[in-house]
Amino acid sequence: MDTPHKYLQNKGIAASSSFGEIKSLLAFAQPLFTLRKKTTLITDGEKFRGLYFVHSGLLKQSQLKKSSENEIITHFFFSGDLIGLDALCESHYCGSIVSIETCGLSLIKFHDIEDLPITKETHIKLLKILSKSMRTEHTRLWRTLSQSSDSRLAYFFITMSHKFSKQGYSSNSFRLPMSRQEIANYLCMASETVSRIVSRFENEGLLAANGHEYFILNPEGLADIAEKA
Amino acid sequence: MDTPHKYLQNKGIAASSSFGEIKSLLAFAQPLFTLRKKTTLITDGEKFRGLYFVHSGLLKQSQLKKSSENEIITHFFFSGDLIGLDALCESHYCGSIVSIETCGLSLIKFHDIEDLPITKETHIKLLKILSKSMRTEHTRLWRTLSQSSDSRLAYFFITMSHKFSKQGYSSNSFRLPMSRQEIANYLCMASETVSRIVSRFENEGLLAANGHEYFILNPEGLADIAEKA
DNA sequence: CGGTGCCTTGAACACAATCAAGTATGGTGG
DNA sequence: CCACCATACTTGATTGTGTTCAAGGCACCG
Repeated sequence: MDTPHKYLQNKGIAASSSFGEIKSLLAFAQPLFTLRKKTTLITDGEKFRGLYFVHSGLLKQSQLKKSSENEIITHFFFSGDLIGLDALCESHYCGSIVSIETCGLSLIKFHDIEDLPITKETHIKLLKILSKSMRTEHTRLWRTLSQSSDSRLAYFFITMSHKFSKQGYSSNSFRLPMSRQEIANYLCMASETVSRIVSRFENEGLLAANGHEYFILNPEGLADIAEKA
Repeated sequence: MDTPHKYLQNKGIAASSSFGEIKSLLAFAQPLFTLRKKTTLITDGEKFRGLYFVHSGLLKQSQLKKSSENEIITHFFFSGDLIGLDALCESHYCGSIVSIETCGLSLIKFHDIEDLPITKETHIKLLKILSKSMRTEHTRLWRTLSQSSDSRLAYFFITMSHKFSKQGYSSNSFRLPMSRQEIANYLCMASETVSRIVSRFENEGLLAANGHEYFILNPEGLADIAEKA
């Protein structure tokens, strides 16, 4: 299939990895460059030209919904993530990728994975990362599909918390550069719903939010909500 | 709404293929055996012992929801499908697999894909089937997530229609052995909703249903509903 | 100050789940 | 073959969650 004109056709597999896992790949990366906030890196259906490694910043991958200006955000790319893994086996990127804040990126340029003089081990590692990412994303979709809004949002905060924790930052106090609207689009709900639930979570003493700064006050409480419907 | 588990963790990637694609694998298949209807083939978490090829019949892969006897059906396996691809990279099956009607199956027995003396081409073909299945399933999840019940069900019938058509059967008249409840569980909705929508589709002249027999009367009309939100 | 964009909050609505009968259907034993 | 029961399906009424529509607040920036 060529271009995903049927807008739900190629969904953009969430594809992230840790720095350690792909350092052999990074040897082929071109120099770091800066992408200003709200700038398009990749437009939907563009020809594959390589993977991007995110050194810093945050980007979103999204699909436009037909018949509405609403977007579906299929993935956020944090620093340490690889962009474009979902296009590896295809010849085109899927979904547009836009920076949310200023980003530092480097391109690992190639048109076919065969072109890279990497070892078989790296190749396999890449496939495993891809496979794992697909599973992770699959799990996320199932959660989003079958849980209440409360659970989804609670799970979102827990996931973010884990993410920062794994990178050595505080797991209970972090900044999320994306807007409420973008969180909503990621979780398939209305931004008003996100607002309301965040307010409720605050009243219940689960977390505190100040603009884009979030403080998790009761991780166990959040986990409970994330696990129950 | 009730609760999915933490073992919504490994979701069972939908994994099907066409006969032609895997005939080299089938050389390793053990003799065909029969599984009576409503019989468990695989229980959740069981150790991987190989792939099953479905010669005839229909099976479902499902996860049990915590705190309710409701199941989430993650996949239907029709004749021609391979069961267990989602466990290939793991050591355990995920989700239980139960026959819906009497099935003819054969086991392609192995514990590790390396054990099979298959060619590299077959190996790659297998990976591609897996990758494609994951994508297909991913698309399905997105659709289920972001579309109305009407669209989901319309899309379901269209998918079934395509499936039968590809196998050389009529695309507009077919029998679906699964119950309304099972269709509902597959599409993440209540069985009453399935009933109501089928009735409505019948009133609108889109299809006719008689028990498990379905006749698609207006494919374009169904496609319209499937495509709009 | 007066924008503009983002967020919050309220009210009304809609869709689908749940609860509750009631109606076919199919299998079993007499 | 029929009577019976269990199960599946349909249909209606009610409820609840989350969306949509609408208005107001707050902060950042000229």
